[in-house]
Amino acid sequence: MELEERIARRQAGRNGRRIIVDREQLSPVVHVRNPVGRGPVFEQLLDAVDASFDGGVPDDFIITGPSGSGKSAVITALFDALSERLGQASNVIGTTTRAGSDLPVTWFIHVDARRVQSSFALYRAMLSTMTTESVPESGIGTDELHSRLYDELDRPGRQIVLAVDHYGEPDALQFEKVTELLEPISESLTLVGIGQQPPPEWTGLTIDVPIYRHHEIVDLLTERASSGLAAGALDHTLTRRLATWADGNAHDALAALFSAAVLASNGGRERIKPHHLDTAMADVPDNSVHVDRVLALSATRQQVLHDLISLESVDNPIRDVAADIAARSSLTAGTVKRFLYELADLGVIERVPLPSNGSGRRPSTVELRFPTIPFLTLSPELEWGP
DNA sequence: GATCCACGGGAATACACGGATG
DNA sequence: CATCCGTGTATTCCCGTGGATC
Repeated sequence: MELEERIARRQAGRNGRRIIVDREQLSPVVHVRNPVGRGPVFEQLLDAVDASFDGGVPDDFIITGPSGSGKSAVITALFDALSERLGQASNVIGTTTRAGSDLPVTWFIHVDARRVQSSFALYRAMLSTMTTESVPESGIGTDELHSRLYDELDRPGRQIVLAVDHYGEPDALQFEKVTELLEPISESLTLVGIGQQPPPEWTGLTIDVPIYRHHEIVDLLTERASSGLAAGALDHTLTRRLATWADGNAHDALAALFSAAVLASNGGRERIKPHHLDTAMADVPDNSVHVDRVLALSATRQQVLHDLISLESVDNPIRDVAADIAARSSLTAGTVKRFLYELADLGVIERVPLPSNGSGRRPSTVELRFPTIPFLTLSPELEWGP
């Protein structure tokens, strides 16, 4: 960050009396350019893609690590940097080449398996990165997209390093599926999988990202707070408390920091108070689902979750919960009920058995498995009042 | 007109319980 | 006593439809 920018932010923080200066810098679903404390991992990653520096095709490899260890942050930062150095951008700048020229190119493409779930979507995502012209969202067949992809690659010196992020999650595109879909171009392709576990029967290179240590989480929080919050809004004691609570999980730490800032802001405060932090941490469940997974759901599912959060009555059977939600939306109770089962299947909410109510199969209710404050704040559908 | 894919209703199936049956 | 059966409910699965895009 430039010095002028830092000064401007501090000034804004004072003048506007706003605690949140830059929401993007604070958001748990946004990755910053330089992840803290990941030097050794970057070295391993650079070794793995070393062949690219000579115009070669590196072997496939995968990146594993527990939730909140910064896998996505690392790959995002790496690919951004590599694209600038070796990717199309640097080759095109300063030349008058148009798309379709024969210059050697290595594309570093990052696809999010949470949002890219079909073969059509995969080809489209890849082509969108590779070409300057826009790629149709529909109206053409999957085969057509596939041959366009093939054509782009079918020139000397052209190759792709494709990162498939979050491949192991339910409802996400599977790594094996990507391998299968891209088999015809595997000669020019390096696949990089990012997930919590290696794909079944994986024997290739695996780079493991360890969880953050306590002081790294402190650094990470301090860094985010310094660029996202007004000066002095978060004191160091609270930062340390938050880091201890997060126990190495950067997602949980950032989700709670974000929530605490939102609460303080909504309360008209200029500093985060201990009770803001308490509420924020309580809003993040144990083994929380990543907020971004929830934000990747379709609009109707998110709407149902909005309504579910706003229901006061808890511990009602799913049938009743569905009826309550249906009453405030245009969906029928049957459909809402199906959505709830579906969301439970994805792990976004959890079914909890209820005591038997007489005859028939035992009912269950549902509990939220993700931080609601970041979801309500970041979901495009609705605004969250103070 | 072709294509993708989200939507949404409802059919099919699984399960829990109590009472009947041998 | 063990097993079967009927009933009511919970849960899963399927597939036609239509909006959006080209």
